[in-house]
Amino acid sequence: MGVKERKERDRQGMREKILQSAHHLFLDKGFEDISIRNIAEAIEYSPATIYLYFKDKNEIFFALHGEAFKIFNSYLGEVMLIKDPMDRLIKLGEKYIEFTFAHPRYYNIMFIMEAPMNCDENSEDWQEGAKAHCFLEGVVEECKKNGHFKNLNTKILSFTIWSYMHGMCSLALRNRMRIYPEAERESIRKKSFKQFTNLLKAL
Amino acid sequence: MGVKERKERDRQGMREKILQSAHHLFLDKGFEDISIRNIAEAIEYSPATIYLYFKDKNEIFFALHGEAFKIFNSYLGEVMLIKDPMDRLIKLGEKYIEFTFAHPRYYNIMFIMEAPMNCDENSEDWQEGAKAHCFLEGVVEECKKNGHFKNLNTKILSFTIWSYMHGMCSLALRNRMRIYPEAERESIRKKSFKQFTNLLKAL
DNA sequence: ACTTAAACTGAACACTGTTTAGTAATTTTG
DNA sequence: CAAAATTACTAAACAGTGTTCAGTTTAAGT
Repeated sequence: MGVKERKERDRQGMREKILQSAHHLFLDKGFEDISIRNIAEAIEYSPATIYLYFKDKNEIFFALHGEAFKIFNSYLGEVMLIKDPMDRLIKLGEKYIEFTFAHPRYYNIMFIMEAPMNCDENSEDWQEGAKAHCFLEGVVEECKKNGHFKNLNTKILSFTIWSYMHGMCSLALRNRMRIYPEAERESIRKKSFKQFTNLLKAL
Repeated sequence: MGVKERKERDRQGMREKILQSAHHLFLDKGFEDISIRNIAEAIEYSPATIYLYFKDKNEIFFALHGEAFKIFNSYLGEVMLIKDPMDRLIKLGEKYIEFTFAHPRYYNIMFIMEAPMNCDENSEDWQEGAKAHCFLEGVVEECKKNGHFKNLNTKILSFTIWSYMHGMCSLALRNRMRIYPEAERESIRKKSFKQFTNLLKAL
């Protein structure tokens, strides 16, 4: 291994170290409540060092973005086992919901947060996200092949489905279901999802 | 007018002054980019004074919440003119979209932001929001009376519709439509909305 | 005129992200 | 090997943040 390669590896190693620490802190404190100084302290370096490996705070958390999608995609394994496309689509929805409430912080950086998104459009970190979206379109396409969704465009319908799923989940996460009594909220979401999937089945 | 009443009026006057200034700054700088010091400077008082009238920064922006809903509700006037309930429902959706992109900052505090929401559950400021939600349920109910949405629960369906609308709008606002080429994004949303309303009409 | 109460503020506290000038350690070169 | 050059790192500062509190100014009541 040449000198240049080793240097690059060390550099990546340090980035990894920072990221790991940031990730850890992020999970039990959220984005806004961790500082560069926190991260620096955790890895026992000075705050200034972090700026040698990352442009700014956003770049650090944008990197977590990819991590979040990897975990999300790991939820899809179970979905892929299901043979019937329509059942698979519904399972995908169920897993989406499960992921949302199991990892609200991840959901936050993936789909809600404004901050770390002002990044390179053509970044590699988006590939993991694109993969998830491709998966949805693939399942919808297969449903079509099975006789569902006649005269409905795959891409558009996929976006419609995603919109519904995201809307429901983010309204819940961001506490916008106050109009409904606390005790009813979950049941409303469940019934709504059931209603939505029943509609899809009938298409 | 007694002394107590005048004092109360002065107090409200000062709150109004702070709110107005905050509102103004909020509209052209966003939430995170204004400070208590900014607001104080604008009304030519010391930052400490603001804390005599508001508990904290969140309380100030929570107050804007009500304002945002008032503006939203003003969009509903045009909707109410439409006789046919189904057409009215669709118009409501169109107006929702129009509002979202005309006032992204308002949409933000109303439906997305986390920060100013940690407030009193039973606050009066929620009434304006509840009104908007009632309006939706009312229109859906009327659709039912007109023979639509057979065997679908009004409350659940209303939530389903809202979820879709919010999902689509917030994905757009929070820049989560990157998977689609920039030039196509708006058309995808339009087509999706058309698709969604067509589905509703057929129910 | 004196007291009481209300309104307001300067200055501080404990933070924040970020930059820069300078130090310490390590390599490369003569 | 020693000198020079490069790299890795950091202390300290900058310019801000939300928030608190002791203390002052202003106004009202007696």
